[in-house]
Amino acid sequence: MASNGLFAEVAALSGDPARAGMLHALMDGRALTASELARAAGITPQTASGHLLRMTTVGLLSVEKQGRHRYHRLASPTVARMIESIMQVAAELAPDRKKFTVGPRDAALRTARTCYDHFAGRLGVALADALVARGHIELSSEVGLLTQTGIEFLGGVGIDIAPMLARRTVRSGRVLCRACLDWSERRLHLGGAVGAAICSYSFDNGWTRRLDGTRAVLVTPKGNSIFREKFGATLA
Amino acid sequence: MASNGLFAEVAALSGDPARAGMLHALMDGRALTASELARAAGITPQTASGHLLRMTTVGLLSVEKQGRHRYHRLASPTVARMIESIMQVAAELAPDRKKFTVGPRDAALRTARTCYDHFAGRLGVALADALVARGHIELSSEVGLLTQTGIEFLGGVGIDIAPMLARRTVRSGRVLCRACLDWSERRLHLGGAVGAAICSYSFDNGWTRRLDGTRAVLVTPKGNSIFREKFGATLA
DNA sequence: CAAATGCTACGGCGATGGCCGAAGCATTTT
DNA sequence: AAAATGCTTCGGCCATCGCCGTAGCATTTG
Repeated sequence: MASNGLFAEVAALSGDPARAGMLHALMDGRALTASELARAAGITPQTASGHLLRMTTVGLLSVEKQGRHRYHRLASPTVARMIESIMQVAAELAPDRKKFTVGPRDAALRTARTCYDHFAGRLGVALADALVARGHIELSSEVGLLTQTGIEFLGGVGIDIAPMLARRTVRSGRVLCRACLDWSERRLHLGGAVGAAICSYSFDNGWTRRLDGTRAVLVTPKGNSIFREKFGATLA
Repeated sequence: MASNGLFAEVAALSGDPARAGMLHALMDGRALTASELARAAGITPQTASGHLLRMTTVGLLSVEKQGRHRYHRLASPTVARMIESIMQVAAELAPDRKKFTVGPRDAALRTARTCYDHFAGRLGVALADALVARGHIELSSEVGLLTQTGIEFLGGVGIDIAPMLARRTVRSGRVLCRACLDWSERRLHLGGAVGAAICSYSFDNGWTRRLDGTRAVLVTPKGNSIFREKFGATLA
């Protein structure tokens, strides 16, 4: 197993507090500038630059320069899943820090945010719950199924899952998706290709918007009524 | 997110070359002594002892003392999945090290071994392929489904999946399981509860045996014929 | 009981690496 | 052209940590 060295390198790269903060900040799937990541990690831009260089050369991050900015993002969904699985272990090992002392800024995050490429927070959980309640999705601890009625339902609201059929994640009329357990709600929400499709469609059609530069997500009035009336999701 | 510190600690713990070697050695699901782990990591027992202490106090490993030995194992399936996901990233980032220069020792591992709690190597892939070919299992990139005929088939060979029904990993007559991509074959094999059930049943009924102290698995003649005739799996 | 085995605490060495200040390059703005 | 902004490189400081040799405790074996 020659890849053992790479394993250690990847894990060590994720294991530094500053870099971990950056990866965590990137977990909403957006691309952030070096300065933003430096601020997120609580270090100076010089130090951040070094970290970013290392993570990009190894391949954890990908860069895209745009003017005098350099936008960094997670290199692949595989990396996102790895971070998620480390978070999972950390959550499991955490004694019982149920009390997340959250400020007003965090309140917005708990309401609705993105988790790499899908919705998390109360919005994500509410949508997942509603889809499960109506029999459109069947969720287990690690994985989900989009039922036949679910396929039809999503098609009815305009979300076409045909591309997923093409990518062969479909078997016998069902689409497989992923369940994602997040730190704030401790509840399952909808990830995978289906979750990503719902998320991107919501942004494209004005159901949701980004809040300025944060990873928090705002549900527009239009989206609110659609989520409530069509999906049957109550956002509390 | 107060658990950010724990995240970094967990990742850093996995990121040291010596500790990574130990974790890798424990990925077959067995419990190993401190000396064995020291040898696996290529370090002295004193150094290994320190590493093991750190990993157990944080909670990555669990210990069980037995006589003058101390047996260490991965603390939970969550930890195993985390390691697997890091391996996944490492494999994705590996340039194209297709040529695993393997010795005779590794050849046995490539033939059949355990991957935490299920079969991997050519045996694992062959079983998964056979089950898929006969419509007993439907595998996608991340996840698998045990079909109704699959449930009946496994019941026919003596493997009862009733306990999984109780644990609510079942929906509408199907059992969800996990697809696992391993480093040697680069092919999907069967993990999750179903894979674990097949694996443990095989050991209990003499279809497979451990090779002395290695993680390699030997398929007995009895197991060979059962795998070939009942499962339809060709072990090449 | 003595010897051997498995494992663990202690102490010191050495290297790795994270951090920032200062300086430099590239791009945008005025 | 000059100033401002974003980012990077360089150099040096410092803490952390992996490593092993020595020594010590617990258990098993002779």
